[in-house]
Amino acid sequence: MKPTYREIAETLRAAIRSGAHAPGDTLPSESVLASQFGVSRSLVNKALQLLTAEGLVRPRQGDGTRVTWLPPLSRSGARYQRNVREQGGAKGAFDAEIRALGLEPQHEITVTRITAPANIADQLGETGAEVVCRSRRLLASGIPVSLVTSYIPAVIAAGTAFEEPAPAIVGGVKSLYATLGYPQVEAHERISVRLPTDEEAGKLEISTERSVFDILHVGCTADGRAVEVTTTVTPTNYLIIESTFPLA
Amino acid sequence: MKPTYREIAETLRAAIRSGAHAPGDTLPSESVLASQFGVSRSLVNKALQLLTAEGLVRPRQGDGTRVTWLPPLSRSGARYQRNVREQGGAKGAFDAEIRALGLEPQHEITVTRITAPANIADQLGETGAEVVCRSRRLLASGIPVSLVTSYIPAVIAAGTAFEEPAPAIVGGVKSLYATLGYPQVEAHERISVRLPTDEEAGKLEISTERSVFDILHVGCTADGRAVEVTTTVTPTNYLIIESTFPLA
DNA sequence: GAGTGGTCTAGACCACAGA
DNA sequence: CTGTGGTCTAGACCACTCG
Repeated sequence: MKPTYREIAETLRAAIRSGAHAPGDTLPSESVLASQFGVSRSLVNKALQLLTAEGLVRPRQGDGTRVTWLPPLSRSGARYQRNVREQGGAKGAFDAEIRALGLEPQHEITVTRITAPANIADQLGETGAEVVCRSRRLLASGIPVSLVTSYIPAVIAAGTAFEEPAPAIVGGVKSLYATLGYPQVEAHERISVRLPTDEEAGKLEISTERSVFDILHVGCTADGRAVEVTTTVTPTNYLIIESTFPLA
Repeated sequence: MKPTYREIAETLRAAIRSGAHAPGDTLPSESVLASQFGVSRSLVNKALQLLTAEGLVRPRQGDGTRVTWLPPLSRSGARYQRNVREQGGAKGAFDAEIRALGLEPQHEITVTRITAPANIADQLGETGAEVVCRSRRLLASGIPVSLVTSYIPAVIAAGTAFEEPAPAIVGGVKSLYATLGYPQVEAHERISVRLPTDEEAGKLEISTERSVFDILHVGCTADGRAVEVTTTVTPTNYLIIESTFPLA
């Protein structure tokens, strides 16, 4: 026999998936649910923590517990490359994806100039180097879905469109690199899953128990020099990664 | 101020990472920890649940709570392809990876013949088709790290080495396909993260709260026919996925 | 049998949001 | 102010593993 809090979680999960509790709805309060299920409030709280970690629901102190549900996006390696050329970086692909789901894409961008943090400097092969840091927060109808941060060596980015806080770069990131004399020919990616930092959890408005993808993308020129490092942090349930590749 | 249970989790996490509690050690019991930290046992239990979900620790009823920690493996797209040719499927790459960490690789394999489940049949493009199902459980020094299941259409696999319950296929999976007249030239992969089913959690000996990678690999011949579907289920903290690809 | 973790309760106090 | 979720306690009973 399954523990009660798991049964309760399943009942609520089913109610949400079936649409009985639609996205945006506020669930009955924990006290009410407790009496409905005939259990203590602690148990209901434990059940709701499961749903929170799954991203089905978002409780807020003082306010109630709201249903927050988003179908997963997809990130195709092949499509990614194509869109990068056609539009302004990941923005184009993201917009299309979100719109296809009937949601409204939004962007926030901040551009700063900093010395590269250790892990980024490692990838760029230049410790202590100055970089332009383009930090974007992508939202779908007000729900934060992704934190994308690009690091570009200042010697490349200084005085270019990379330093403009525009949501997209006209003509595309890759072509701007080419124009500046640094055409990218190869990319390296490292995908891991971890728990978010408190800062990331705050910006993504998720529970610290909800795991996130941490995708590191490094773009290199023909001589093997890394000229672009981009990290993407996304709650795991918002993303499915797809790719197609030839077998040698 | 952080909640107490989070502080406790951090203290224990640090103690584990520093080696004060080495892998294999049994932690002090919850009652002992409770009195050490001056809190109720419920709180210690909650703190340990965090570490359990992270995979740092594995509690067992009746027995104590043991430290189970494994550094992440890596799964490189490029290396994967090379090893597939040189050795017997993922086995070779897995063995090398595990041995490099000073651990002992182990394998369990069961081969059955079934009608393809719906999602697999979708990929193979043949509903109701009979398939040979090679189901492997990979362990590192007794710790289950991966469930790998391959589905091969029975019309291809019947009477071949695919039906042998050997841990590896001599000469490699890909070359056997080529020998049988189905050379694979392209692969499609879909990576998602989800919570394990109860069955998977059991086989992997993990908490049902610990998220897993679900990797779907489809191998196709030149005419676009899918001839191999392999699913890999691995706790997220055991795996880092790396790949290198050219930019068009 | 003794000790472990798993579950659950009843109640408490707090921080917070909204009317 | 009221009601919400967040945290925490003290204690209970159970299922389990081990000697």
